[in-house]
Order: sequence, then C-alpha cells, then structure tokens
Amino acid sequence: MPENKSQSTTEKRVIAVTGPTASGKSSLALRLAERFGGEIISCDSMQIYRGMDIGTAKDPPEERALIPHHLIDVADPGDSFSCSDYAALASNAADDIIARGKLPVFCGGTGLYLDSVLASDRFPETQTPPSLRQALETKDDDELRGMLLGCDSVSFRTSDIKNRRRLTRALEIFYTTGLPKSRWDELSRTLPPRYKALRLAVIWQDRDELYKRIDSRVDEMFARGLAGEAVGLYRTRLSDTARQAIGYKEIFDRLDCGEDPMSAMDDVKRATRRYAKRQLTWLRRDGSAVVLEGSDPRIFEKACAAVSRFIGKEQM
RNA sequence: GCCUCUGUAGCUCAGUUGGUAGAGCAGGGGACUGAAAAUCCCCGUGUCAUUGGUUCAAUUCCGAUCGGAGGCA
Repeated sequence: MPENKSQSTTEKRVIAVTGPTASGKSSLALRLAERFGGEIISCDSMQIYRGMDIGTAKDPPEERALIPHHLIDVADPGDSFSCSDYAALASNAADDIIARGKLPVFCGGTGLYLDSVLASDRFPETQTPPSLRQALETKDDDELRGMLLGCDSVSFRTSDIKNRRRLTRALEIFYTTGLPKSRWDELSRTLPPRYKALRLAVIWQDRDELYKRIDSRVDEMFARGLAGEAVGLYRTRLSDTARQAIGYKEIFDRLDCGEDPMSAMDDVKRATRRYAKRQLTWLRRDGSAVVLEGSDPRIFEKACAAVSRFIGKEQM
C-alpha cells in the first residue's frame, strides 16, 4: 500500500458507481466503501449545493457520518459551479484518499462530471469571462454558426450546430484560449486518463419499475418538505446552475405564476423520469461498465466480486 | 322505460362529402469533452367499440348489440 503521491497515473485505482436516479446506487456505494475501506466522492451536479437537500436526494447525515463523503455541500446555491470546478475538487479528493491508503468510491449520476474526473486533466484552464458569454447570448443562432465556421470549421462540421449550448461553448473556447475546441478535444483524447476506474452501472431492466421508484421518491420528497425548501430558495439569488435542479425549478415555475408549489408534483415526476431516461442513454454508450441489475437481491455480492477482482490485480 | 349525444393511438381529441387515418400530451431511441438535473436531434399501424346490411370498396352511410354522458318520465 504505497502512500506516496509519486505513483504513476495509471496505477491510481478508483471505483465508480453510476446509474439513473433512484436506482439504488448510493446505498450500494456506501456498502462497498464500508467493505473495502473506501470513502465516497459524490458525483452529482446538484448535491454540491448547500441547502438543497431534499430535492437532490442527499443521503441523510447519519448515513454520511459512517463513511466520509466528499463533494457534497461544497458550494452555495448562489455560486455557479461547473464541470471544471468539479473535476478539480474531485481529483484532489481522490488523490488525497489514495494517499491515505483508502479507496475512492465515486457515486453519482452526472455522467459528464464522472468522465471529466476520470479522463485526462488536459482541458482549457480558462474561465469564460461573463462578458463574453453575455455578448454571445445576444446573437442569434445563424450569427453564432457563422462565427464558428470562421474560426473552427472542424467543430462546425462535427458538432451539433443546432444546439445553442454547444455552439456557444465552442466559441467560448476559441475566444478565450485562441485554439479551436476541436483541437482541445483531439488533444484530450491522446492523453492517458487520471485514474484506472472500475465502473459499476446500476440499471433496471424493467423501466416501469424504476419509474415507480422515482414516483414514490418524489412523493416522499414533497412529504418531507421539498416545497418549503424550494420556497426558501426562491427568495434568494440563485446561480444559473442551481436554478436548473429538478424538483426546484418546477416549483419555481409555479411560484412565478402565483400557484401552489404542491401542484408541481407531477411535473417533478415527469422531469425526473425523463432525466433517468437520458442517464440510461449515457450509460448505454459506455460499454466498459460492469452492469448490475438494480432489482437483483444479490447485487452487493456481485459488486463485491467485481471490486475484489479489480483491486486484487493492483496488489500483485 | 323513452329520447338525444357519444365510442378513433396509453390520454385528450381532430378527420375521412365512402378509397383502412393525424395533432397535442404521454412514451420511445439517439447525441453529449467545464452551463450537463442542462441542451439538442429523430420516432405516430391504431381490430377507427362489436356485429349485420347497402356498396366494387365502410372507420366513414343504415340497423342491431354492448359501453359512456346527458335529458324526459
């Protein structure tokens, strides 16, 4: 068990438990961490926010007290927070855990966040100046497309030109770094990943069953006071990132119309189901994950077997 | 019991002056390299309630039957 930080990148091993919302990944990750001397690193774009507890389905504090949890409650809802912030904080946390001789167990459903910690760390360092983004926001799609064609014809051809977010991002990268996004992408693909990861994907073959779990979890959230929590946040200044959180934004919409926050319940359920569907699409693309069936009563044993095999190799 | 309206996609309903149908919502599939719980793209076959009749042809017209809604007794 080498505790020095000089071990090469590819030797740093981590576990990553992923899956759609309400799949049961949190409890699986917790049990694995207990069994293998691990610590949890949350991989969730909304659980980073303090004060957004019910709607983001944070594990109760009692459970989090058993095993150290990282990357939860690290920002205020007024702070904007991005994937790059996450990758920086999470890789620090993982390195620290490894240095202490423990096993990092990533757990969460934000696919992009996970990929960005596990992948190489060679990304554009620059922050997009707010003025640049604001300037781009005033342009219409055709103008943005024209600009991209002028500075990064590769991205213009290969990326989703109808998607304003992507269009804007590609331009931001070019204007802040001087290099086209297509170059950055190319570069990052050639670099080795930060960690060697075992990905465990908890999925549910029976989609209806997962949707039932989602529905009843949303019912619980409202019963536990989600509406009140959201009303409190509604009165504060929220970052663009935080205000996108499912469970909160649907309530904000109701409050905007002067309606009862409770009436947002069905909207929240629907939005959560759609989110789960998108997560499943993301997971399906990554064929490297060990797929575990969420309804399998022996899921923990199977996960343990996979983890043992994975870390066993390291010790040889 | 009688009269009227109604029965088309999972739901709410269009429509076909007779040539086997289409919207919205729901749902499904896909993409994704620092805003990602975001953002974007694609996808509509269903005994047109059942059963007889008219017709070259019925989901469409007529009759009966069975659901549903309303009205009168």
